[in-house]
Amino acid sequence: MQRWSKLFIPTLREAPTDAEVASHKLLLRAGYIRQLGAGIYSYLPLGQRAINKIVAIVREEMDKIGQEFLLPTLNPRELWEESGRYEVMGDNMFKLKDRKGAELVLAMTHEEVMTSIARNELRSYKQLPQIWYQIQTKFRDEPRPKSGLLRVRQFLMKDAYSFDIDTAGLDKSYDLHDAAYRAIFTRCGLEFVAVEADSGAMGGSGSQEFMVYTEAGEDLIASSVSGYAANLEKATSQLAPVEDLAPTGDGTPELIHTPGKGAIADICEFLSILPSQDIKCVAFMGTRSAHPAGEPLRPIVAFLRGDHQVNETKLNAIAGTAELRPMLPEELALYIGGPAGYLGPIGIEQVMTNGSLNGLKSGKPLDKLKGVSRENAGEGLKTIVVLDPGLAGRKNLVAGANKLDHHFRNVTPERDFSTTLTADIRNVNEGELDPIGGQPLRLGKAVEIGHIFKLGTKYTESMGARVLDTNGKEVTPIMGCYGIGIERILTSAIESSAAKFAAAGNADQYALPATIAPYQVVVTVTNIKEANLLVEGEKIAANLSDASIDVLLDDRDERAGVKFKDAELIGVPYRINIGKKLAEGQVEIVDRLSGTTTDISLDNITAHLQSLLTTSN
RNA sequence: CGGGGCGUAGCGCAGUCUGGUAGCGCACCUGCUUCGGGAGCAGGGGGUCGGAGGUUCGAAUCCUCUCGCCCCGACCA
Repeated sequence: MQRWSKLFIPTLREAPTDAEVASHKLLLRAGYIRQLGAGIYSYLPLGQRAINKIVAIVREEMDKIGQEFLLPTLNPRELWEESGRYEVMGDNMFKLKDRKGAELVLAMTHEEVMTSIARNELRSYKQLPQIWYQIQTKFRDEPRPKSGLLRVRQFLMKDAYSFDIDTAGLDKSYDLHDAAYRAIFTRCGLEFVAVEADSGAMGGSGSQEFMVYTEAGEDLIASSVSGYAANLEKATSQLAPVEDLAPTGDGTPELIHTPGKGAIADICEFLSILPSQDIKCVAFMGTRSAHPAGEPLRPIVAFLRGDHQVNETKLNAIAGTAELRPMLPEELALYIGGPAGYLGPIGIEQVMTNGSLNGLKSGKPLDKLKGVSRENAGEGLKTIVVLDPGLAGRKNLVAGANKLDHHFRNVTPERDFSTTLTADIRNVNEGELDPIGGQPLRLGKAVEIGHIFKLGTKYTESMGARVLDTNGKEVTPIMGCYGIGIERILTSAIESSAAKFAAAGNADQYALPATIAPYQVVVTVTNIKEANLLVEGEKIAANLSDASIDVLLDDRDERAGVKFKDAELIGVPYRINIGKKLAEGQVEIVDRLSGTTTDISLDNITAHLQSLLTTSN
């Protein structure tokens, strides 16, 4: 049991103006944290207690599958040069020199250190598999720290690394982490989704991000109850069938006069058609990744359903480009042949072939690619034309005619125009059905709380870790890496809770799950000047404490209102009010998660609270 | 790194345009009253006005430089 009167819990009535997101404001107001610099925070006692509870849960679950290490943050520069990441990380890594002038870095993550231990110590398949983890401070010189504890330059991470003799072993280590992570986040009271992530160019065969929906998040994800979840850059959906228009005239493209109907909404109203029966044209100039100076911009034209939006990340991936900007009017005229508002697929000359596109994506120099130069123009390139699958197989669509104030009817893809390729380049929309279970998609911002990743041999290979297999042959162990952002568990719990309170009309309120709250219950003595209230409060708190419940006794000489507000501010999920009803042998138990208040007789308090704590976990 | 904003008491702010020697609310200390939803009254303590330089008889205020923080974007192993 701890007494509030003896503790340092500096709550604030108002949040500093610098705080924008809910968790940042509330963490400051509740006296959990204080800011020391951009992306640098001190944890005050309350914050440290919550962090410790989270760490304890993480440790307990991780100890079931692995072994805990503690690795140095101070790393020699050479170690990072061995893996090639000294260059790759660039300015994101803090760098310093010691008194002799030797160069050191502050570790952003620990693949290098773990791999160096592995290569020095692991010799045989008999020593595998290994799962090694640690819970430790990471340093990253973020270009823009923000949102309180959500993006910082120094933070706690649980990072784990697995070493296996083969991919079957890696699969098993990965699955163990998947299960452990689900157990950890569930115990922390988070509603999370596991998103299939891009395993990237590392040759990895699997990667999942664990996400919590919150407006403060930096990623956009789509998920459904059937278990489908994906980043918006990857998400797809089933499209409900669209009825095509009947052909007019002889069924071939028919030019119609549509003065002043450049916008999709206008043309749809004018012709009494649906946006899904119209072809939207979006035109970009793209630059390649590793863009050589002076390389010309690449024209990219996307066609998709009138009611769909382009996802530029998807389009970049398809086109082999890194950045897009809208085409200028003269570029529209050159590459498509029409004015904005009346752009369409018919009449585009110099469409790039799919084969050249592959060369482009693989990074071949332009002069090695066939058919990419536009001969007549002398400058500029063939146009990449991408058709979204939402238009594939459709017919009799309406499209711009590349002529001011004119459209075509009866436009049928592939029959009437050719494309470089057909590829998914659109954003999914809220409520569309997911591709695996056909359930409605939920779209929203989310924060990443964990990531598991089949890493492969990137580090064991480059840093020379080798073991002997059953045949006495030297092989390279296969690694997995697995991270959890400790503070993000706390912040996302607060964000989620605050959002629920806000939705119910209560601003600036939250309650933490009992498993990670700094205390499980606050015993509020409404008036310590009434001796019997204080005595009974102390007794109740002692009993709860004896029952292994983490209890904070509010024995301060403050008015009841102040104590209620403070107890709510610090996010403790349960409160016991010792007040007037004591005369009738009763106290109130306030359950902030459910918003209910119950009168309980003195001899039932501990049992009642225990049942609340059990069911809420 | 590009764009925008802000630095005045622990927190929230006014004062800056138009120079005259710093103020309000909350918090804090003392006393009295009050005592179940951030109390009332009275008295009190606390500020190199982010920093440096300059203009001026005089600078929180005007000028120059600089540091820091926040937001949007870029970036994010």
